[in-house]
Amino acid sequence: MAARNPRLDDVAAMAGVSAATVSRFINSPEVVAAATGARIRAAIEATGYIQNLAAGALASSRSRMIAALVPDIAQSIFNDTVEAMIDELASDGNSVMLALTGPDNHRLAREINMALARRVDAIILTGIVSDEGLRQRLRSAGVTVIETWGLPEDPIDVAVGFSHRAAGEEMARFLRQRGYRRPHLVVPRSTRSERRASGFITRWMHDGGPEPTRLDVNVPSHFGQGRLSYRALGDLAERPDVVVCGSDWIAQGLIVEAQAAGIRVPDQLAVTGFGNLRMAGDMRPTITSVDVDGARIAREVMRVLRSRAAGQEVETRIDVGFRVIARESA
Amino acid sequence: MAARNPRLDDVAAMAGVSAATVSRFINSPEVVAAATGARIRAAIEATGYIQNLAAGALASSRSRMIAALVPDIAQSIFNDTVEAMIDELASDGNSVMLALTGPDNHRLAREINMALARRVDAIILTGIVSDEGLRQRLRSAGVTVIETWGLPEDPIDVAVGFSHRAAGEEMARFLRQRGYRRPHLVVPRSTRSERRASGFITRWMHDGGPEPTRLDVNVPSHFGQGRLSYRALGDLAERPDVVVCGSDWIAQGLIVEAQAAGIRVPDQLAVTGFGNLRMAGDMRPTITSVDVDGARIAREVMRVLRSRAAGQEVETRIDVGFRVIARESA
DNA sequence: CTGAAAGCGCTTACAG
DNA sequence: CTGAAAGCGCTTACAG
Repeated sequence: MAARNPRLDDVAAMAGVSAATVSRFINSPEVVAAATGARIRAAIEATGYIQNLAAGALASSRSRMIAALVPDIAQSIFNDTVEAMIDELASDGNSVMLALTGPDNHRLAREINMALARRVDAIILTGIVSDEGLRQRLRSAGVTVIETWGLPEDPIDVAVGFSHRAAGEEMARFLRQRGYRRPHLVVPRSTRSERRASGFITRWMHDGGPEPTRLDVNVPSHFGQGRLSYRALGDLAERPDVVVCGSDWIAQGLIVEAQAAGIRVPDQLAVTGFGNLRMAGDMRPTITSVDVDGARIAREVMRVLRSRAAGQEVETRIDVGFRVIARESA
Repeated sequence: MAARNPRLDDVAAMAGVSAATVSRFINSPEVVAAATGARIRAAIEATGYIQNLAAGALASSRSRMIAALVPDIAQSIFNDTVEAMIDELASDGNSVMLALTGPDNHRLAREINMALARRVDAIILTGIVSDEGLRQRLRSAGVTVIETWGLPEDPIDVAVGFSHRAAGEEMARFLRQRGYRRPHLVVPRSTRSERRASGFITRWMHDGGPEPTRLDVNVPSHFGQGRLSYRALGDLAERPDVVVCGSDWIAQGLIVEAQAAGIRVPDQLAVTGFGNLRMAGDMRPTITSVDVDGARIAREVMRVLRSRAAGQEVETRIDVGFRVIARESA
């Protein structure tokens, strides 16, 4: 508060060099002579200089900031991916601006504008951008835009994810193979869950199964919804033999409620989740789920970012796949 | 990509005013004449102008960026608070830089330096800064620093939280009153959990109880640890009648494992958690926990930020308290 | 390997 | 209510 913060000039004066050289030393130490570097280092130490990245960003038009836009973090299935991304980005010297777009993405436009105004180097999306105007705005903004988790036909820029439809289909195949007959779907109201449900239903009926019953639930999905979803089973004309849940949280809550009602899982009722959260492997019974390699998504995102920074071409659709993890619950 | 982005100048030229006036219109529309404002608005529209907040930050030395430093987000007890904070901050036009400091806070120094280099308007901490050098660095940096969740005697700047020791004491009082005799503590290896444990033990023994047994577990704590913690009970000389868990996740895992072993909760073994996550009220049995009003913390943080921005004095220690929530599990 | 100088795109007293 | 001008603190061709 007292005196103003030291600037590059102050360091330069003390080290007996120009500001340009101090700047070079900070950003690419290898280009300045060792002896000069040592003097500069000492001057930085002595003055307590802290570089001003805001000024640097303006001068270089590279902010070293990445915006990550997610629907929520409270109980989000994306958290592992976001955490891995923030970790990787930080180790590259980038900062992450985290913005929450809300369950129905109603703040998406606002947060995209904010990210653009901050001149971030890249925008990473986990929600789906369905608004064509927004997609266009992002395309023409000249920033790297990475859509994750989903894998649209025509990405805004780059997409890293997997086909939700295929994941739904695969689960249908898996359950049919295990001999289940009457699946019931608990579907969070999000575009991606809807795609998985749709893939499941198409495949299931194509293979000769009866049309699955379904219950739609609000997002973000959580444990309590699983309990409610179990109770709602009582309203069905026929009891399902397996409940396909749109998230592991829902599956866990449903299992707990079933057990409290004296129902054995999976003997009397099988359950599957989605996301393969750590908890899924720890639950009693362990939960059959669909694994998405969040860390891999984070790594691929980093690869894209680095390639772009190096001016290289990048693929525009990167499929990281998914895997059904068979466990005890189904 | 094609032509350069439009600048304030371009808008000004088109609207037939100076750049200063456009700047004023954007930042405080009420000071420019209505007719002028309308022309400017049209010009912004026509040029597709997006203000450059990085340049604005440099010129005004106000970044409108807040750094939030948390240990992790994957399964963090802070998530609700962080989410509430990000929501409130965004609606004030601020952006949030989220940094992860790691379980043992080993990246804290790096992330503090990064935040300082970005010239954020405030740094919000959820981890405890024990390093005296870092505390000093933060004090002299001239930014608003808000420590949350804890309530240190001598805050770096401002603290919004509650006494963890008092929370531990309160839980001891609560359980004694309920007639429990042999508590066992499951303690995450974090400064704050340790304080709660210490408060519990002191109070419990002061009231004439036997020294509680304890198990220390790594952070971040999660469901699986609860299961392991249950199994570790077998190693104790005497079986506890209540397990006091350092987080709701641990409590949930412990309950599930106990039930799978045929133990009834709370009849044969009582369990308490901490944090009062939404799930705690939904679990079977519902989990007795300690509620911390994360949304309130977020609001108080905002209040401090706004007061500071307005140049007003602020309290340096804001106690938001906590409440033991008695439910079925203990 | 290093320096002088222009420029990044805004904001803000100051003056009118 | 509006404008001219200085300045925020860096980076980066350009030149040597």
